[in-house]
Amino acid sequence: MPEIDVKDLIVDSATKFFSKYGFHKTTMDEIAKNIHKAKGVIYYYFRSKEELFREVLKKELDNVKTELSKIISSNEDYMTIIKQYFLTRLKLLSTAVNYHETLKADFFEKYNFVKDVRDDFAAYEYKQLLWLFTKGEKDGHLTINNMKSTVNVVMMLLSSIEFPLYLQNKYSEYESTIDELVTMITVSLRGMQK
Amino acid sequence: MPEIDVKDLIVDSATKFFSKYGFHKTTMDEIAKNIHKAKGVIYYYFRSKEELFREVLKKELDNVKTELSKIISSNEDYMTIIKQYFLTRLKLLSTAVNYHETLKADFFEKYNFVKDVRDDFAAYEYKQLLWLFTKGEKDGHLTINNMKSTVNVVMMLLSSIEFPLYLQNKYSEYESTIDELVTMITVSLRGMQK
DNA sequence: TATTTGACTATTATAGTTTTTTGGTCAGAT
DNA sequence: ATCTGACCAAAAAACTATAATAGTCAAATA
Repeated sequence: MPEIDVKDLIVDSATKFFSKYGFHKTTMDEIAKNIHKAKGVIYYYFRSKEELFREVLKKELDNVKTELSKIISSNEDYMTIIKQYFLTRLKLLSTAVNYHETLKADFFEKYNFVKDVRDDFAAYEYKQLLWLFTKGEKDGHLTINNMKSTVNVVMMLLSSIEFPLYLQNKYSEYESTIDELVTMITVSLRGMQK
Repeated sequence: MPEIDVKDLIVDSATKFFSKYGFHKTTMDEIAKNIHKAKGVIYYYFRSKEELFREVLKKELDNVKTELSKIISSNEDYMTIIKQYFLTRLKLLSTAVNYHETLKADFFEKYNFVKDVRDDFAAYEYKQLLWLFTKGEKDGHLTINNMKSTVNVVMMLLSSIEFPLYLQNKYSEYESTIDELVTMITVSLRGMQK
């Protein structure tokens, strides 16, 4: 019975290398060597390199989910929460480099093995936004006529700006514009009507 | 003294092949052969393959500019014009495949030789939106506190959704969502205030 | 029993070489 | 002024040889 879980050690080591060199340039051997183990032991805990990468990505996104959930359940006033949600969402994902890699991969090979993890994050976000907007309308902060399509639009928007922000590294360049954008979104949520 | 301008013939032929096969897979020889000319003649009218491609791209974008200008100067009511501008902008560019190629290239080599053409289009759009929004505010249709940053946000938005729409071919999938998005933008332009 | 090792293999990626294609030139023809 | 096609240097593609790596597994360890 080991003191520290070897599986965690592996994931940490993998995170280090995947983050620095990416999926393809990282070798299973260096991940193992880094924690003074033989390569074989990784396969005792993970079926494949792809599954290991998926685990790393999952942790990355789970971290974002955790932070976003904190914001949503905080007791700030409603409009602050909703603004903070967007800003934090964009900021935290800007450091999720393995997530960026899967985004970039959409243009070439496609990392199909991470589809479920990404779908899970999208499902999480859909749920949160749906709840947030529904609450906002009930409490009179927002005016939304079609709830589901509004959530879809916002999600399309969020995923669209990921390309310039994360793949073209315009996050810092756009930082002030992001703030404007978020303001714009909240304004339109507040004022939407037939 | 030729009946039809050979330069135009070349551009048309080039458009045909660039649109079908892209910049790299198109050869100067097939462009020339297609109009029963020798390759050399292209170099009488154009300095290089890159310049020829730039011409093709320019025509593609000039066409969009023309259509957008028509909309702006039409005598529909203001909110119709502004909605129509966005929808048409996104729709027309969805068929501009050579433009798509330059977008995609941003992730690899970069087609630096088309920078000026793209900058020109961006400058055109900035000018149009600035004029449109300024007019909209003067006539009481819009409420905008920072004109320039509003134009910048809208432009960031437009260029961001180009990635999923044109590079991941989600235009048809997103068509209804685009409509919602445009509505959302107009709502926020109408209702923006400190 | 649960975990770890490292030699082993089949596959894939990389480096190096040769061959082919292609962008661009130009002297001469129309 | 416009066009041709042979020509060249450079780049791309095809091909081969070599090295690196993902994944396996029988045996060792604890």
